[in-house]
Amino acid sequence: MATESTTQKKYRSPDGLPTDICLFTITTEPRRDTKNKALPDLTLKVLLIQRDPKSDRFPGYWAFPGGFSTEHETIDACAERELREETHLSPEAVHIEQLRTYYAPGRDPGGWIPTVVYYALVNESRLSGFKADDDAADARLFSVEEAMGMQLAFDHNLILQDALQRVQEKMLQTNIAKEFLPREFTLSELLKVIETVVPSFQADRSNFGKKLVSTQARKGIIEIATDAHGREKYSNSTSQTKAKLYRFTDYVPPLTIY
Amino acid sequence: MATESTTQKKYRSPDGLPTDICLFTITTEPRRDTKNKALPDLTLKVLLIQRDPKSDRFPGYWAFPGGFSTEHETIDACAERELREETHLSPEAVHIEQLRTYYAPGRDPGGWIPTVVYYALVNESRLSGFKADDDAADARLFSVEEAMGMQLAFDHNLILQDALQRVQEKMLQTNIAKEFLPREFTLSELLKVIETVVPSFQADRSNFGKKLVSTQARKGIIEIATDAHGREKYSNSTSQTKAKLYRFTDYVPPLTIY
DNA sequence: GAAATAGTGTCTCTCAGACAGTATCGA
DNA sequence: TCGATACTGTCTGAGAGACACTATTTC
Repeated sequence: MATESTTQKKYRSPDGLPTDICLFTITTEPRRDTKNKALPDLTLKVLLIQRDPKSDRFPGYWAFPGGFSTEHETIDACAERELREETHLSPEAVHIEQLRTYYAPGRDPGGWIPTVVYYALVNESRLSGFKADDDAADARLFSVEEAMGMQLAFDHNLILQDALQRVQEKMLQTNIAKEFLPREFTLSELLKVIETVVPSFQADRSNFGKKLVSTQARKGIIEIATDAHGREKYSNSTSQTKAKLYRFTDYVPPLTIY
Repeated sequence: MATESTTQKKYRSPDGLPTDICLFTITTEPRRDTKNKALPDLTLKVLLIQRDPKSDRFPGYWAFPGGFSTEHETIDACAERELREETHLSPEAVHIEQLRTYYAPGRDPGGWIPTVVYYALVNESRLSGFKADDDAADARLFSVEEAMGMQLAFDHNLILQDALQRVQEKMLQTNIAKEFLPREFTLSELLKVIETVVPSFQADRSNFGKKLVSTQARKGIIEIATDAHGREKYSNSTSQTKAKLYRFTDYVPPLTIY
């Protein structure tokens, strides 16, 4: 590239460089199999937008939100801008990270259009405004399971797979679970979130608590929530029994196979 | 994007979409502090190319190899092609993965030119041909330490930092150490490679062996190398004592903080 | 014999995972 | 009282990390 790039004009250029955003959230639904106070059912969902039925490319198909980047913004800023435009969410409320860039001949019949894909995680509660606004519109949350069974526009099925896999990895290896939880949460809520994103993750609830709170290697990932007077805080909103509240710290332990 | 992309023509397009490749290798040098047979000194190196002194952008600066992608290849294929062109390495001999895409206004004075960056890992022995070819040319291996102290072209200092961090993560969490080792290696060699890439990783050699070979969670990452008759293989090329040879399997244990 | 590495053995403290059992509170 | 969750306790086998020790080969 060192030399070629000075003579760039002889190269054709892409017809645009959009960002697409794979936004995940977890929705809660009261359990239907019991009338007692109980942990709600959680579902991992992904935001899709229905394309214009009059479009010449994938009309009426569902696709990730996104849009073209410009010369005057960083590629990250473009993704944040698109996210804001589609969901009215401020970037501080959302965890957004670049996944990777996709291009293969023919991925977009409209021409040479790669896409820089981001994944975003957001708490259901922050989406409430958006949902009210656009309830009848062309934007909807689908369960990931359902979305994977649909035929999405472009190569978005492949992208969804990759994004899900990345989120599952990150869920187990970092503290991004906090993006799906209130600032203070119970251990059962945390465990439910993890299991919702990574169904294969199974843990004994009582050992889970001990491990996370008192184990040498993990100590400090979460801490007990306290009020202004230093007293421990409790919640009984998701169970009949009051449960200790915890919050995440910034500490993430190093992981190694060696 | 769903609707906008049908009207793409009103958007300006990037002036090109190159890939850049951050290629790492580990070079070995016999130790100078001893005359006995001993483990060689290892250094993590990165391949840089000196830009044309007559270029109008960063003339004479050192930069990652790379080049413009075309409409008719996947973005991964472009990276592999560039790697091959610059190093005469076949893609099978190299581990190459996409890092991420960079763009910020002004990153390339030549216009709106984002870059899709890949990192690559290759065994020193595979590079020997390349080194003979281009010894006096504008391509050189620099120690990562040295490269980080240089002023590189474009935003390549930032990219190098990100790439190094990614490689360090992957070194500890996956079996990419195998890219820097012969197919069969001793435990001391493996440990040396890990320490070279991640200097903060320190392990007791004798516990390291036990852990990796016999521990439940790690069993199966490496296996004892055997010859055609099923006999264990030994090497004494890096020490006076003969040492058991091992090889990596495809197994990588799952990692989680929970 | 000294240097350099390979590999074994041992000891202690910690931990993972299984499971039993008690507590709390609402319907 | 039953249902659902919270939390504590106990037990066992496995593991991590420190360190001493022996073996092997070359200079």
